[in-house]
Amino acid sequence: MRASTIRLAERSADRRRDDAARAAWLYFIGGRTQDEIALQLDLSRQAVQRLVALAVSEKLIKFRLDHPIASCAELAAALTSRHGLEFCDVTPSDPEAPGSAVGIAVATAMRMQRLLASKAPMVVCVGTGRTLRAAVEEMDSLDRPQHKLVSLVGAMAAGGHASPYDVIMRLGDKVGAQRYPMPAPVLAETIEDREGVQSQRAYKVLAELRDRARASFVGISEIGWQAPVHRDGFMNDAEIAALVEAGAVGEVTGWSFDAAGNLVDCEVNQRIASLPLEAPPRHLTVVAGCGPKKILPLKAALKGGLASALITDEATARALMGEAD
Amino acid sequence: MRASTIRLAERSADRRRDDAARAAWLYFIGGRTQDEIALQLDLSRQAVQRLVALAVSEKLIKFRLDHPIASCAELAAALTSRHGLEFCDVTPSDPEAPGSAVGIAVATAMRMQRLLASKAPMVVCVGTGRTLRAAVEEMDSLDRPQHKLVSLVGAMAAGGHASPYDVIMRLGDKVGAQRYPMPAPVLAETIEDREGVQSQRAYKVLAELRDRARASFVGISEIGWQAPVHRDGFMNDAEIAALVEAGAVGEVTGWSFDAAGNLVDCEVNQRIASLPLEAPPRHLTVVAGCGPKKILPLKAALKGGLASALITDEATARALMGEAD
DNA sequence: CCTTCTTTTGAGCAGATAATCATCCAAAAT
DNA sequence: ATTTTGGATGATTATCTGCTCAAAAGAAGG
Repeated sequence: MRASTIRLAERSADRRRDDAARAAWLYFIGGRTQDEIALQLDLSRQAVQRLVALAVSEKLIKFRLDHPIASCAELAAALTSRHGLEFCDVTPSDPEAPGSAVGIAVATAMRMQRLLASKAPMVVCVGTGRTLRAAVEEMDSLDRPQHKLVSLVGAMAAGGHASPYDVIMRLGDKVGAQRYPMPAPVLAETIEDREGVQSQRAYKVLAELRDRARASFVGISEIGWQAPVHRDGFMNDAEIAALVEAGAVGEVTGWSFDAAGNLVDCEVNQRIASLPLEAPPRHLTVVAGCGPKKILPLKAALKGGLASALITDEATARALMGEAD
Repeated sequence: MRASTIRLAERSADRRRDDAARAAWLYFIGGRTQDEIALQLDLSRQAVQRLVALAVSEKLIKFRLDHPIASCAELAAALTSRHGLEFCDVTPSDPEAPGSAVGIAVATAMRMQRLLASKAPMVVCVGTGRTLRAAVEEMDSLDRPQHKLVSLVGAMAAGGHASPYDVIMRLGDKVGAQRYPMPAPVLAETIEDREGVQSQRAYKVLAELRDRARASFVGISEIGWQAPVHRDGFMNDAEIAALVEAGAVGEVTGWSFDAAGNLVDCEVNQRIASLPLEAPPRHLTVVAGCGPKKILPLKAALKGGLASALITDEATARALMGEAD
């Protein structure tokens, strides 16, 4: 009985999503009003409104902007040439929500999409974080079992629980690709622990795959209290304090660097179990991030040549170019 | 003064589109209300509403559905296996507008997009018609000067005026690809005229390019009064009459075929200047069409093996599968 | 410089959409 | 069988959006 009940619940959820997709299609693509759709689907008007809202919140329906906004394009070109990037995408900012990642999530999704849609087998590395997680949500589904997705960083906190922002599994689901998660915490308890993790067979496989990767997508964060690595429990107060003390301003895949973009010389950094940070990177390395808190980290990462491509928003881009406003 | 006025007008139009894109971004992707956007952009609320409407009508902002609606997926699978297709896309129907091509235009655009986004140089052939024209509008801009787009059919009516549904030039603009339009009318005045056209150097280039094409995208139409070929002036009353007399039910790139999908034996068909129709096609040939009037033509084309892929809507797909409703 | 025609603008309003709330239903737990 | 709980539903209300129209601004021509 148990199994059949579950299946029933699943089917009803599927059916609901189906209706939601249909309603959203008629609403956004067909351009009909919710009243008309209600009539056609034989539902109440507010049921349709709920379905449309569901479709939007579940990302069944997606919005894409295809127009280079002049000021964004200018900033992108300036950043590209100043830092020798392969590309730079700048999306408009939402002044009301300066840290909001929806914009760059869409842009990052488009870049991932374009890369992963290719049928030639490839290896792509990914980091973790809210931004990448949001980007994956924005992607269309694909079916590319020939691709390999490699995690650059462990998703486990010291306690052993997985981060809810686990990117690789979700991305694997989306594109139907093979997944190589890292069987390790972000930060090992001791240097010996880290060495132990890194001598494992599974870890070496990741390192080898990374050597022939086509691209990496990573997030970026500040280092400090309230920083994601701290809030999510990957690092404790003492570790943050040690890093700040050593001059850390930002972090990519767990590796902390100073304002010049050089890895900080600190015991904590020697316990990071992530794959080594390459500067300059040997393959396309896309850093995505925006918001006031990420300006310093981004500046440092660009200075240190940690990124070969950048996705950010207008306000952050302006700050990176050192403009007053 | 003249030039500067024009430049000024252009710049103001550009600026307007820029604002429209920004407003639409904040509205759809940022999820803000028009009031809030008005405040941020320092415009009146209705100015924002106009910008958003402009962005939608100019397709600066695009809607995509990423969810396989069960009944559509079923129909697609059934059609694929019954007719040995490479793929079949079925979009939901809008019962209020049975002939509306917006749905299949979006689906066709996605297929074109996916194909043309590839960087490996390729040749892609295209037909003409409202459906393809709408599909091109739905595409994102690309920059692929390495691709070659080849017209399968002339865009000129007998009178010499170009059809407003000229697909190849628009598609060329969208993807930044090389264009090979056909320097000929759809229908030559006489068989000798047709032979003359076909002996031209330019025509032979098209034929050679087609031999190594990766794919073709074509529309489909019925044959009769009010049929597009008639309404657009490509064929006159007498020609339509002769084709109907000979059993023609539909037309692809100008070539008329009967209910079994075989080219009709008729003098008119011998004056068609389009590249020859291949059955079965030697490369991926995507036929896009929907609506009550296209059911018979589609049935015939599928029966005759003229298509290797199909893009249609739910109602039409149902009819093609011979279901009552 | 004025006139005329066209385009753009914002006010007002009708209609459409979103949020709230009380109610109901069905599945799970007792 | 009864209770509990979570979610779905439709009525109601509040808010937002799209349309119309009159006025203003701007371009074109005299």
